[in-house]
Amino acid sequence: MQLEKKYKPQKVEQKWLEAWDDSMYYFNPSSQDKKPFIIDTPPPYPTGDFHIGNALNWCYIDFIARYKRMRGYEVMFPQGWDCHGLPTEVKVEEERGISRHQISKQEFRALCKELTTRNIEQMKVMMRRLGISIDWSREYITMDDSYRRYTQQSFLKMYHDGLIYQAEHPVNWCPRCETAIAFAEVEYEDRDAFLNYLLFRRVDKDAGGGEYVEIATTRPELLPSCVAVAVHPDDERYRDIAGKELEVPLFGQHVRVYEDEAVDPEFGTGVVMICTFGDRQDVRWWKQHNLPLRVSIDERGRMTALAGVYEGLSTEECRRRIIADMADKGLLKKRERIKQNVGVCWRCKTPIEIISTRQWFVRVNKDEILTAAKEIRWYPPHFRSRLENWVQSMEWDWCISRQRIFSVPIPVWYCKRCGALKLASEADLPVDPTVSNPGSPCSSCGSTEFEPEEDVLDTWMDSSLTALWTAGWDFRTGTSRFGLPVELRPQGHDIIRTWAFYSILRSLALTHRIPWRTILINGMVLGEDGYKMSKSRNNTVSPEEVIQKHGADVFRQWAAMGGATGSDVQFRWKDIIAASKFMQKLWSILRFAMIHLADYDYRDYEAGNEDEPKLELEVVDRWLLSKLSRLVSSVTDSMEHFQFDEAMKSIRSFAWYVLADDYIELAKSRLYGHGGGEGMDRGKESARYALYRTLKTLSLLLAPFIPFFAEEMYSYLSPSPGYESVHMAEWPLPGRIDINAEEEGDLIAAIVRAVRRYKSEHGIPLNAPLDKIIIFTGGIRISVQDIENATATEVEVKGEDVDALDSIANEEGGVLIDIKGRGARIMIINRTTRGGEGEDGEGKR
RNA sequence: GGGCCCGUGGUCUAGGUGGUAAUGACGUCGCCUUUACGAGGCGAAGGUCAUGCGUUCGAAUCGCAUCGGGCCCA
Repeated sequence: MQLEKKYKPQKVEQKWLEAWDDSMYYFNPSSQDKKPFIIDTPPPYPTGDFHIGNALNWCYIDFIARYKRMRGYEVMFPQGWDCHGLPTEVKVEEERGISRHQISKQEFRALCKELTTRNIEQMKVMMRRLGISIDWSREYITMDDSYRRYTQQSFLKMYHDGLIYQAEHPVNWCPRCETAIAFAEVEYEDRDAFLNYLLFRRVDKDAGGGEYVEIATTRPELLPSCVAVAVHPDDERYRDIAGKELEVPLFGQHVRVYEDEAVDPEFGTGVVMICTFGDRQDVRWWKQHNLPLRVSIDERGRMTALAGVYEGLSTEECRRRIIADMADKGLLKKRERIKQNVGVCWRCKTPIEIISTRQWFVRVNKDEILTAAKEIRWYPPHFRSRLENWVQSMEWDWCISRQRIFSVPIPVWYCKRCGALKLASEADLPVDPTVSNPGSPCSSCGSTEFEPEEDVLDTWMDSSLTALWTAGWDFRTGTSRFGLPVELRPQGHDIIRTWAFYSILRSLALTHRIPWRTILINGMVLGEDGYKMSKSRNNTVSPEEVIQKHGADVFRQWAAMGGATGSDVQFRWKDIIAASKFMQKLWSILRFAMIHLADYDYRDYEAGNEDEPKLELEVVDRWLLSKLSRLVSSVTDSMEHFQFDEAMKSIRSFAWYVLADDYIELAKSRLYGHGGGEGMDRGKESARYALYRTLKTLSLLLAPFIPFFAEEMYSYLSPSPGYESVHMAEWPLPGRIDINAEEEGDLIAAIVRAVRRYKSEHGIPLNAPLDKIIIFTGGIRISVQDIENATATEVEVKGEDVDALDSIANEEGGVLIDIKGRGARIMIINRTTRGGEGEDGEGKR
């Protein structure tokens, strides 16, 4: 058999994409003898773009899934899609050139669904092309009725358990999106702002000191909302005004001066005004001092009636006008330019407001979550503290209601007559209360007239259920079909505070169990310039681009080798090229092997059955097999610890250095059958056996990483009619370690390398024969045949007498070389092409 | 301001529970058209493991401090 010279990834990958059947990866729930291994696969947001970061993450998952299957686990690798949410709404508005208010909610949702379906199909193409072994029979889509039903069920359950409640409370609010958002949806940005020094008149003028108190603020438009003023208790400057009252300029309300440790005396004048609400600190103070609520900004970011003459203005316009008016009245002392860190909506970057409205909340039990986080194994471990810090910094409960459209409706109505809350009955789920009515009258007053809850749920309410959904958790029976906790949650570190956090919270709330035993965090992909990939930086690379040029296996190899699992990976084309070179190297190895193994009939010589003749293997062959055993052990160990880079590196260095550089050169001549004779036949058979076993094992070890190539390789080595995929095969077990063969083989390899170096240093072609090589082995028994073959030179072993070697060297003009670390020396006799003296490198005497 | 991670040859990176001469890739240089591979082969050069102090018989590895970078959060 003669393979093509060049490896053609597109041809091979296309072939197997067509040949493989999805059912290979189907989870079999009735499998008796196999342990389940269930993966809580991330459901990506269907943007239509399966980007390189996704691809990295899915490669990791696939390495594990394929490896575990080969290890004999019944692996479930489902795929979900997290459909709901704002980005799709915005995209639909953009695409159609409409606003969501212009058409009915039903129509708008239909458009969102349509876009999402298209995007999902687009992303699936890339996932398949990458060779990700997803179980497509277990696909779930959060906008489907079945999943919406599940989400609403979970809502009802938590409501009944008192874990969900409605309350009037300040929430983060995006005035542009006109919805409440969770802390997790707030980002922070540095912006330029003016710090305005305003004068507040003292109400108790007789108390001494000046008439006015100077207060610095970046948000003068909140003056109508000012409910108090605070100073630091140790601040000597303001001793006399503590507990007294000030009059708010322009608006005239009298506010008390509180003393509070949280005031920063260094900022501004050391006096801070407390408004409802400027920031989170205001909320804290408001609660702590039981202050009144003065709402001056409405849900669309406009000033309310409380702002008097400023009513109806935007916050920015109001700010300008108030400053102008303050200046006119001589109450504006000065303005300073400062950098300010403002909270903005993650989606539209509009500065958020904190507005008190009636919303739905999920109770957050911090201690329970912190305890659970400790029960979960984190890879790498330090990411657990990310979650812990986040949990500790949460100040109020999780706001789960959104004033949006494309999401799961909150399954609730209110009685028109008595106002009582009416929950949907479980049998009717999924429901949209804006479309249908509850099946029964109001339980308080018997009325059948209802007002629907218009709010929908935060999308994290859907996606935080993926582990339970995957495990087949039943809310009614409190049991799971496939076992909870599931085995593995793979995800990025960017969503620890959201997806990981909410998943743990809800699993505990709904099942009293942790969602998964292990969480594996993958890094982000950085651009070639070392920065996070982003369109504005113009440093993005798509997986398509890599695959088109080099194939999916190369991309996957890059993913494995990019760096330690969990750390960010810098994308570099050089690494892609390096990976594709390795593919060619493997192909060349296979090509060489197939010249000698095409008709090979495998017999397990090492097992030594009665039926099989026991063949004594040559030293170099035993050396190779022993090294192979070590490789299997180390790769297995690396896989168990998710160290894909380590695994792939050891495979690579074995294939390249041990197998290709050393072994093939040593065994080549035996394989070609040079010399003939009976001994030669045995040598050839021994080499064929070792080569075959090594390649077959290599194809198994490579299968999780480069599934296409591994399949191609495996198919040549098992050309039986009932061919079964390498991905259905068993993971190899390490064979025996043969210390003696290793020692001797290492020495042989080192000798060959020394001879090569000698030739290289003297400008002698590698295949040119030298006159003679004499070896002093230092006691190790050594066979010379393979060395002769690999060096094209006659070899003689002068067993024990080192002095004899010296005298021969003098006599014959030989060059002596120490074989580093092996206590052996060789002498090279080469009269014809000897190089200059004193330039032979450190080994020369 | 707080938390976490990191700083290893020109570039990127492994190692990190302390122990002989620190891993690999890319790049560089020299040689070789050897029947598996010229997008190759063989060989070579190149590192005060950020800086300082400390623990130790011994530190890239542990501790402290400083400088620099990144991420998350306030």
